Amino acid sequence: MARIPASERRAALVQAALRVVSQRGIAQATTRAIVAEAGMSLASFHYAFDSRDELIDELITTVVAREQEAVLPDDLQGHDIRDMLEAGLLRYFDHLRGDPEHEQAMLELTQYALRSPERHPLAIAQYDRYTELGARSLSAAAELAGVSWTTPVEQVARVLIAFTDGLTLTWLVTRDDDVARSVAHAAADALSRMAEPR
Amino acid sequence: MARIPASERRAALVQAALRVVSQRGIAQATTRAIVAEAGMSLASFHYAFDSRDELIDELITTVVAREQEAVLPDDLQGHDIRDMLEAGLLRYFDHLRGDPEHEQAMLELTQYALRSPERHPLAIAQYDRYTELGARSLSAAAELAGVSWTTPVEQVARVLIAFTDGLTLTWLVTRDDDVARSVAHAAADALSRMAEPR
DNA sequence: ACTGAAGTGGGACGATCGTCCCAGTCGCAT
DNA sequence: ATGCGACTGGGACGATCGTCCCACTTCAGT
Repeated sequence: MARIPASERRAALVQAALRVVSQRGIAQATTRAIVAEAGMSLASFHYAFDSRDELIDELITTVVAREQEAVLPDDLQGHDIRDMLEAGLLRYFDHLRGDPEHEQAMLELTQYALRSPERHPLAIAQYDRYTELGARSLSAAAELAGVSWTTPVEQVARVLIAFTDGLTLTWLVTRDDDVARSVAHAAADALSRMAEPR
Repeated sequence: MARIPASERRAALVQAALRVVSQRGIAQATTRAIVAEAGMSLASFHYAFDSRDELIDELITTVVAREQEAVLPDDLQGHDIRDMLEAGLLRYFDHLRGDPEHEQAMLELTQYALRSPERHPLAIAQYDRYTELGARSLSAAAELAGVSWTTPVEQVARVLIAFTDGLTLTWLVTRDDDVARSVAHAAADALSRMAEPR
């Protein structure tokens, strides 16, 4: 094994852990499975991290931080705010269909964090990040459509996140594209009514 | 330990397993934790069940089957279909607030079933059951409000389930009642537009 | 070239997991 | 009452888990 500084090893292990969680679930993301995925030895793991928990914490933190606007539209399209929202939701749905395992992994990490009091803040931060990204998109869309939100945009964003969560969970189980599109349509409908012409 | 026929022991173990999953998560629902919760010995477990997997499968199946209309309104209230839907969603929210661990357990069981191909059908069945219950409520509400669904009621029900899932997940993380109520309001808004006067 | 720190490898530890075995005990049909 | 099948208890099995230890190798600074 080549010699790699511990900092780089940490990043490589986090990436390997994400792949393992995506493919096999967090329950199967053992230290041995992760180092096998990363092509390292067990000792390298505990040289870079004090414990498996420390890696999982970093996994949640960094992966959410890097979630970026990958999910969000860079060019908003549509005639009015409703169309824009639906287009954005459908774009998210395409992202979901393209990499279902990744979103499933995100869901599992959230639930995992929810299970221990000291990790709960990580789940909160995860949702704050989602809300921030959502609010940014909602603001941009309102700007382009010439409307303003009648409810604080953070609140609208939280509703948006709830809708995308529901879409994700339902589709992951049923794999029913038509239902997912109906959800996107209905969600865009509801959200657009939280805005009014400027 | 009193002598109990295996069939009753199965039911008792399933109930104990549900409590353990609710309180500590499915990862902690080991055979030993379950029998401790049930006040039995390990041997009793494997006398009633061939394996832990068999119990988990039965847990998913029976708990979902018994989910009943506990969640759903027995008396629909509201002036129009929109009000009825919002009242129903708020009623579900009350149920969620009253027993968050139960809904969290349901979510975990779904995700657990999603992780192995042979268990995926259980998750599908779980959602079919939800859809059935939702469709029944939606039909009753439409009847009372004198409207009819412009989309097949099963499809509307699937959207409803997605919305409640999103509400559940978001609230479990943030515990923000206001956001949950906003979600209920917006969801009722969107769903009501899938109906038209008769 | 020498040295000390950084990084690596493999084997081992104790804990806990699901499962199994078997001697023992209870209750019911006869 | 007695025999037999249903049920129980406790201890044990091998597998796998997270973590640790220690001898070893490589590299940077001198």
